[in-house]
Amino acid sequence: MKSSAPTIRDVAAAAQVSTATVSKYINGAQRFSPKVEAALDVAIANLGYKSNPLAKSMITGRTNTIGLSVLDITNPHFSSILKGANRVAHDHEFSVLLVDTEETPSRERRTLEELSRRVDGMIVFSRLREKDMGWMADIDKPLVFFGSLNELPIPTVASDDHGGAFMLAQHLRMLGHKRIAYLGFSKSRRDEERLGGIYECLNAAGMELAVFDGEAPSSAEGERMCSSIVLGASRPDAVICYNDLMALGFMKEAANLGLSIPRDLSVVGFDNIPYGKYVSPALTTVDLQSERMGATAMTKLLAVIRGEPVEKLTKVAPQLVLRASTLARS
Amino acid sequence: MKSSAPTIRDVAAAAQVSTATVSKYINGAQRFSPKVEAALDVAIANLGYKSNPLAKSMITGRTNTIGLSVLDITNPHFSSILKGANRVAHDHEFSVLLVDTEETPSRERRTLEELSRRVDGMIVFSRLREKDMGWMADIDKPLVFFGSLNELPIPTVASDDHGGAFMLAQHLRMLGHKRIAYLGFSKSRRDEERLGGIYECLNAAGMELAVFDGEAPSSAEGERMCSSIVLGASRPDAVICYNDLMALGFMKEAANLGLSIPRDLSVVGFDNIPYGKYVSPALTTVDLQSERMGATAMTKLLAVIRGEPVEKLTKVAPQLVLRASTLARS
DNA sequence: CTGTTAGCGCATTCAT
DNA sequence: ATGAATGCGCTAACAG
Repeated sequence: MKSSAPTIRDVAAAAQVSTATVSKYINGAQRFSPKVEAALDVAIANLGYKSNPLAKSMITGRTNTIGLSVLDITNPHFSSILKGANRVAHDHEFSVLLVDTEETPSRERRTLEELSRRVDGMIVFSRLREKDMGWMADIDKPLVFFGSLNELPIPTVASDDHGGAFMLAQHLRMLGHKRIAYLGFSKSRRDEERLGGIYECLNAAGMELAVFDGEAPSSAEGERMCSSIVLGASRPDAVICYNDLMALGFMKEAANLGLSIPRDLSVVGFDNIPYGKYVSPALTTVDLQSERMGATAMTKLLAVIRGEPVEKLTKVAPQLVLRASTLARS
Repeated sequence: MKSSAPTIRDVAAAAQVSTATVSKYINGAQRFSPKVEAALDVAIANLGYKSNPLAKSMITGRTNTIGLSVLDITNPHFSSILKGANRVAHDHEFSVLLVDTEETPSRERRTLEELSRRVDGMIVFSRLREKDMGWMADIDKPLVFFGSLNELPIPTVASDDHGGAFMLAQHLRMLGHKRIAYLGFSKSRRDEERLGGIYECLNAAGMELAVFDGEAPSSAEGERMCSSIVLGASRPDAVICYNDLMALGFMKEAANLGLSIPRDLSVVGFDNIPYGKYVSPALTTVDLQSERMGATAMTKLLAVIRGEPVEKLTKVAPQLVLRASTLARS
């Protein structure tokens, strides 16, 4: 009785063949004579042989693992991305090694550089500005990035944040809102895109925008910022939040402060997380197709790994989801 | 200029030492004369040498990676568990390889057996019954399981579902509810524990319990089941849902059906997901301490890996979170 | 079809 | 304090 796990050599000995034969057989790289294959089957079954993936990876250089780096896995936007990415990976016999950077850009570089040695490719969501990301292009592994990139030669998957924001602003404008505010999160690279979309719409109509900046893209921050927005000298009649999480917190606190949404104030967000549907009033938002983005990114990355050509930028179209948190002004 | 990544041999050559010296130095296994160490530092910096983790893992047998298997990563309960587990892992320089079984027990075995070869240990959340889990104990890797186990010699981390359920039932009883219903999810191993806790409380008070069984632990299923519960011949005055997700769906549909919560009906759930706080009325629930459970499980697993003795069962105490979805009956 | 040989990059005796 | 030699488990030519 061997103490440690059986190796390819044990199988070879038991089946009276060479290790090369065993290797080729278990990898389906080649067919053999019936008697050899039968002997192999028996030996493998008897010994309970399982290929050692580490040894295999070392030699082939492939780990069948994809690294996925997100900013906060408890944010439903990211869990959905992970869901989509994981599903595609699983369908192709790949595993996902998760990295949660917890909104801490400082450690991203070291983490990802280390990660890159253990995976066949990476999908990255980052708070870094493009100019601080040069090292990413130097990582010698296929990479797909979430968000658009101007210079860096890295394939990306991006939602149309500008367009989505435009839709939201347009929707509010058509509903007759006059004083629109934006509760943003300037640390995010997407914040300016959203801001740009809103401005494009409002400027065309000669409308102003009151801009507030949050410290975190969270519901707690939405709550915290609420009073300074709605209790100011000129209360907005609509607030666009950086994301649904902030919108949820904002709405709750607004209600606390005695405001009725959407009567006193319309509120909208981004992402279409599943929970915007269960609050009252239900949250109008822009569906950024998180799960699909995750799946798309993984599909794209696997293509890169296979050496297939891919588009530099894949855009995923957002979709306005109309719910009760917006109401026409008289 | 070398084409592929520098190896320990390149460093050895550049620093005029042996590979053994390099290996010992980079692993801090031994100190060397100042000139040697200096030469090594220079060579490593010049070449940009990085240790190949795969080769290292193959030889040491350690990957510094932990496998975490959950049922559905988009369920906030599980993202929180992942959050906690990941944080502890990260603090100890471990990575997390995620498996999302998507509520499909059939593929669990193969997935986990494969996973076990790539990691130093695993943390598993499973829908399998203990009698179908024997193979888990045979996996030759440290393992921590979520939920309690009677026979299997696997260390576990469990919430006190029975106790939590008792608290919920007791709370409703003290509020004066007379007709309590349970919207469960019998596929889960925790369902019977929760049911048991409820029964223990209600039986002592001579009260009945109307039991309904959902097909999935999701908000959509909560919505779907709602009408058959509240539009029956005898409408309950309180509903305990298997988890917060179901409760959220249930509450929404109940409102659709014209019922006012908590006036017509109290509703409670399990988990204390962050979103129960933002619905109206806010959801009374039992906080199962998801994030802490994840952290606890990871801490425990790392202890097992280090060869330290651990308790077989670690219980995490639940906590009732009182919110507006429950109201005293007159 | 099947076997021989030669490493992959590294850690680990066991010498010196 | 340092190095030579060995092998982890496997795949990849190349030979026959």
